[in-house]
Amino acid sequence: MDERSFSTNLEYYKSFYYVVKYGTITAAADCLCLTQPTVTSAIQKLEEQLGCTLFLRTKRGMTLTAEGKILWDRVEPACQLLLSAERELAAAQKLDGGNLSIASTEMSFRTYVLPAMERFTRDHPNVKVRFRNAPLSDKILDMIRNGEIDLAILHAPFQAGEHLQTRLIGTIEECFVAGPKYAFLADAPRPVPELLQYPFVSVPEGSSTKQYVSGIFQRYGLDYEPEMEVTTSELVIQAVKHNLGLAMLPWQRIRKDVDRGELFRIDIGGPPMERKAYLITHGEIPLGPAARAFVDQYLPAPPEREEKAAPKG
Amino acid sequence: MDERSFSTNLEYYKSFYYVVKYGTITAAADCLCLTQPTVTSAIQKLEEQLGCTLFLRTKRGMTLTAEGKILWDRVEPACQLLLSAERELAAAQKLDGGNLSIASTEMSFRTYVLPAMERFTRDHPNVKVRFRNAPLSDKILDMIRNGEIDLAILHAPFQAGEHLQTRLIGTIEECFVAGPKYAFLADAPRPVPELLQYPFVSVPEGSSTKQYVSGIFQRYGLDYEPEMEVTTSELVIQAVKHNLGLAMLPWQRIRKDVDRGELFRIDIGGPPMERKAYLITHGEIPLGPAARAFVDQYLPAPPEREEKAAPKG
DNA sequence: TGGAGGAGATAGATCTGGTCTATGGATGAA
DNA sequence: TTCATCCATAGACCAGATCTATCTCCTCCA
Repeated sequence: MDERSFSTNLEYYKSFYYVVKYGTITAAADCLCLTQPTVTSAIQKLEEQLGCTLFLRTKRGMTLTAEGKILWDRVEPACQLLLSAERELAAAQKLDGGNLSIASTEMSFRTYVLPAMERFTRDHPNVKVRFRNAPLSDKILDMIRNGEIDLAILHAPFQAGEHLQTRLIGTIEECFVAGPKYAFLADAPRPVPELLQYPFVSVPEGSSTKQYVSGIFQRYGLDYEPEMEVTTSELVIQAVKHNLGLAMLPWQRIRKDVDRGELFRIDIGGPPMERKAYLITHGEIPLGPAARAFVDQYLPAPPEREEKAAPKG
Repeated sequence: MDERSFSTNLEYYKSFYYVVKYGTITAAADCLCLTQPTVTSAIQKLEEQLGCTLFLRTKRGMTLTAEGKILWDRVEPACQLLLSAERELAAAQKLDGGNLSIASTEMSFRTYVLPAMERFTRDHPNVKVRFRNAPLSDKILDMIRNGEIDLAILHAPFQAGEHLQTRLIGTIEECFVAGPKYAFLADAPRPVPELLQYPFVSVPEGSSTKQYVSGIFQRYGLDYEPEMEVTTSELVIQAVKHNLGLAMLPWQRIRKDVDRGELFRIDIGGPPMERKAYLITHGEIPLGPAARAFVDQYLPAPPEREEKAAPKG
């Protein structure tokens, strides 16, 4: 292209840097864990390659010539840059710095991300952890594909396309719930189609929770069209408590409300409705040290058998 | 001291720089005049020394990982700095840049420096030539000792102390001159003591010209105390023409005025009064390319036999 | 004034490690 | 399919980086 490559062996600048810094070849050699003749020869080679004298050899050390000063004015900041880069990468290795960016939907955040992040930031306060909340699984998957974030935790169902790696990290049980007005539904198991007679409260279209519920009704050939959409599950709970409709919510999340008699769990018979949560990473972009530590040490270990793609679980 | 030395072989950054710049190892290898496996191994070694993966190996080349980007943010400016340093030094070699600083007294400037500088700046317009005029030889010698200037041209007498190198570059003939009022002094040779009956015009105390004239009178046990002091020889000439006194001036300089009958040369018998001009450099600070070219190619070559210290010539 | 100490330069032997050639695998284009 | 391109690997080779030992020069100090 426009420019010819370097005309020097960059390794020599290491010697140059420390000879100027310490003023003598001997001291520079100590610092570099080399011997004095080695550094002497490096300086000579550098002078030869640049075609000019860089140092005055005085009785008590080395001082820069005019041309040496010109070089030093560039080499000193250059070496500082390189040293700082090495320091920064080393800090990231030791989790004494670096970044970690995570995304998840609200539900995964409460269940998995929040507790893990709490321990992680306590153990590694110098790692900058960035969390991005996004209601839609597709958006989050895109962020991973683009390399915007290191990892995500999502509940099924979602379409993990190519390149994405998933790891099962837990299961939650979902259930239908009602407020006091519809408490009678909790008296006995109800067939699923019956429930659609009542209004429903849901998180918005596109969220995996909405898709999950839709899936359940679709098995009976029914369309799930909730009367009310709110943005967070917290609001869903409030709406249900105020009898605005039924909803599906994680059992663990509403158990206390059920115990207190504020909410009522509707049994639909059959096995418990389980949804699986997955750690999702880009299969081809290697994780940085912070992300590696986070998934290895701060997330629940994968169960006995791993699963490859994201099932409808 | 505070910091441990580099943990990488700086030479590898050359490969890193061009791999990022061109996007493929193959292209970087071309640019570096190396083979592809060599660059591959350099990148591997660098990743190993830094303890992290810097590149994603994709189908159509190499793209940076997050950690690679961190490194690139530092390596790119560092390499720019080093490349610019190499370019600058190379330009100085070819006299297509760089600096040259010269000092002299007024008289040497007219006779030697000015014509040489004219040719030099014509041949090497990109070299920044800085000329510093100083009336006192001692000041100029100090500037050389301090490394403030590369070289100086002075007329004897002066005290070149240690470390300074002198080279004879020419001789001028001095003579006493008078204006019309004292034209009669030019009729026949005059003994030196007689001249002191008349007023004298001189450059200031401390200049080598003043010292030179003093020396002449001292040989007769006489004190030279000029009635009038002006700062430049141009003003001396004007003063003499206006009959304010006699003066000593370079013969070459006033010959035309004498021919025109505006000035009159006073003969004092004996051999012509010659003063030698010397190029002065610092014996231990090597000259830069510009200064070297200037003394070697643009100043009068030294006569057959060189002289060591500055004589009273 | 002689000797110790500390600076850098030099010579020569050693052997590391950078470099090359040859080859293989993966991918995308024709 | 075949070809072109790109990167990784293996193995051989040898330039050159490194070390030890020694020398010179200078300063400082007894």
